[in-house]
Amino acid sequence: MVTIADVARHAGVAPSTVSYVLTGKRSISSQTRSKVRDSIRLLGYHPHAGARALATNRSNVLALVLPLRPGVYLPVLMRFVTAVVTTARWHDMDVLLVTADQGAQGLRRIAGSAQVDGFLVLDVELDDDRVPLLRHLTQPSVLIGRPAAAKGLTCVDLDFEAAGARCVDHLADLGHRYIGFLGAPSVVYQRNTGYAQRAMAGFSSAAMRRGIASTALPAEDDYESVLTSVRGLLRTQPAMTALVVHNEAALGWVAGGLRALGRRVPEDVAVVAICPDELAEQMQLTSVQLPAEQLARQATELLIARLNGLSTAPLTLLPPKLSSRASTSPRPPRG
Amino acid sequence: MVTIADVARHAGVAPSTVSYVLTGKRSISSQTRSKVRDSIRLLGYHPHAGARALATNRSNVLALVLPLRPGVYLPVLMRFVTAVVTTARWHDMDVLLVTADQGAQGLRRIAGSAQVDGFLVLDVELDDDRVPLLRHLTQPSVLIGRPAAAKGLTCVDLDFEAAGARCVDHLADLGHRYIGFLGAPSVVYQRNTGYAQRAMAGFSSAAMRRGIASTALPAEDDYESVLTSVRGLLRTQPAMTALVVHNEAALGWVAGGLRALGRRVPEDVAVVAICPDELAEQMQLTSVQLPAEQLARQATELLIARLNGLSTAPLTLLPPKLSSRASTSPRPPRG
DNA sequence: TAGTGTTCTCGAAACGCTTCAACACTCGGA
DNA sequence: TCCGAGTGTTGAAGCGTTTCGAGAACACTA
Repeated sequence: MVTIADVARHAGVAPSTVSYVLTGKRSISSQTRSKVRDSIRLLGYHPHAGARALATNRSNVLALVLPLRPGVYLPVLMRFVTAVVTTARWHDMDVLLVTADQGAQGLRRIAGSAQVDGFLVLDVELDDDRVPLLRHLTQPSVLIGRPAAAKGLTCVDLDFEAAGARCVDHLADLGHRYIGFLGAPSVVYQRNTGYAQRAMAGFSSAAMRRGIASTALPAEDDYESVLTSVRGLLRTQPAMTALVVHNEAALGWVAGGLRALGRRVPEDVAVVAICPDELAEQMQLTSVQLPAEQLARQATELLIARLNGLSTAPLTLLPPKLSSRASTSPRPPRG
Repeated sequence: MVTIADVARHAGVAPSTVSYVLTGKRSISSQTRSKVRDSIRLLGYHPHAGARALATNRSNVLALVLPLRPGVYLPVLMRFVTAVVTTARWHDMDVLLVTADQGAQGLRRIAGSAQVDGFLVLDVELDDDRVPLLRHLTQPSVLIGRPAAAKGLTCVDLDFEAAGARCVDHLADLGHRYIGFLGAPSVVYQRNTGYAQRAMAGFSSAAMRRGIASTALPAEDDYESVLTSVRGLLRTQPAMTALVVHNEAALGWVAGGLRALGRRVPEDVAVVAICPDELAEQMQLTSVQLPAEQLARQATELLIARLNGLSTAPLTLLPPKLSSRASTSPRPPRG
């Protein structure tokens, strides 16, 4: 292995000088600098990461804590991961992959050994047991998602409330006056996540604000259940001309279910989904997307800002972006 | 940060003793050992990764080089990643995520800075520019896939040749005598990969061995092209009663194409695919699967074995496993 | 009793880097 | 002429481990 001493000897300077050339923390004459740079290139020198970490108390590595359990929507996750790595590299950092199944235990180990400078935690649940730990680590962390007790943490998330509202606004602007909401399976509203509640809250209050009649029902992950829920919505509100769907698994059956009940999309019922863009694109649904890249970039930048001693807003909510597609005709089907 | 010196002081021993308790490289009396262990637990001590890396010349981190470009089949990739992390953790190692787009450059940087002990490289192409580099690094590497010049490297792969043969054998055992092969897009055979050629070679020679008439054609990624290829196969070999498909993108159109040509699956034409198990399961196709977990585990174990100074076989080929499903009826449709 | 092992523990020297305090120069003033 | 203020460079200390050589304590054999 070629060390800083080798470079120094080769360039005829002291090791500390080489270090200063590398870090730029002191002014070095341009002659010396280029002499050192030449030697570095010639010898193929790379600073030893461990030694550097030991001396600086910085590893230049971020931990990315990923949920790799079945059920996560992989295309979005992948775009997320790519964006994190890219952003990190942009700041000369690397990414350590931590699977969520290693739990709080794993985070403690990695933090304790100073392997990473900070944590990026995906898919945080409302009462996540990692949250209290993260709050007390020496390393800062940024969460994607919003735990119940977010105090003292930095969180980034899509503004699901605004997303729900955005759907209503879009439909209202098109003239719809009776809108239904097809939500996630009911268990989702009872536990863990929270984004589901927020989207629905946003939906409801926007409907109120716009003076629009709304009904909401959860839907399970199978065709029968989707059909039942849609039928339920129509029974409650026979004049319903639009539907907001916040349930990826149900998406595929919504159009079919509506057709089975004699309604066409978009002629009789317009549909807006809150879902990853790939899915919406594929089914030609107007949708509010999940901005994976943007979330990832934002979160990574925030984490790095905190590493540099800057203080950051405790909560960053990304504004929803709605893409109009074939499932909402430009005009309302009936008055 | 709590250091080994703190632990030593707390336990009333020398730092070196604590180290020996931790690594087990010298015998320590059981009293001292438990005294030290208590102090470690009490103080919440974790060895500083950087310091350890500096002293031992081992980082206990593996680099996992992933292709995160569009086009890779994510479910398989994910299972792969999970298995690598799990296996690595089993050996007390962590995983650094490296994206393939960082290229040879990135590998050199990471290797040079001694950030990792070894490389696990996915999706290696026939004339991959990283291969010559990997061969000369101080750190060992294991490749998933087989480059043209594999000399001096450790590779792990599914035995695609055997996979092709296995498909033939299965169909032959069911009584089929005229079998077609629907391959990847033709460009795939011209460049890069190699697994495509191997699968087809295995198919052809197995057919020869079993005295079976075979025809092969590539297929592009759209319905029209699949239809054309299938029609071509049937024209060449009107008595064809079985089809081996090695083309994930085409899979979805094969049954439809056959039906459009008046053949039902499996009554008129039996179909065997070489593809990820999820896809086969979903479409109820008899298939030879891509054993992601097994490949990952094997590759990781091999890499770790090499880290421990063991020498390993240059090439490990996993035997194909065929799962019988609805697309091959138990008996041949016609003589 | 002296000699020979064992078993356990310790001190000190690495490992390769950063950074602080200090030194040697040069350059303008006074 | 000397002083003070930069500049540019250096030596050495320190970061937290591991590991080597050696010592202490003890038991066993000759």
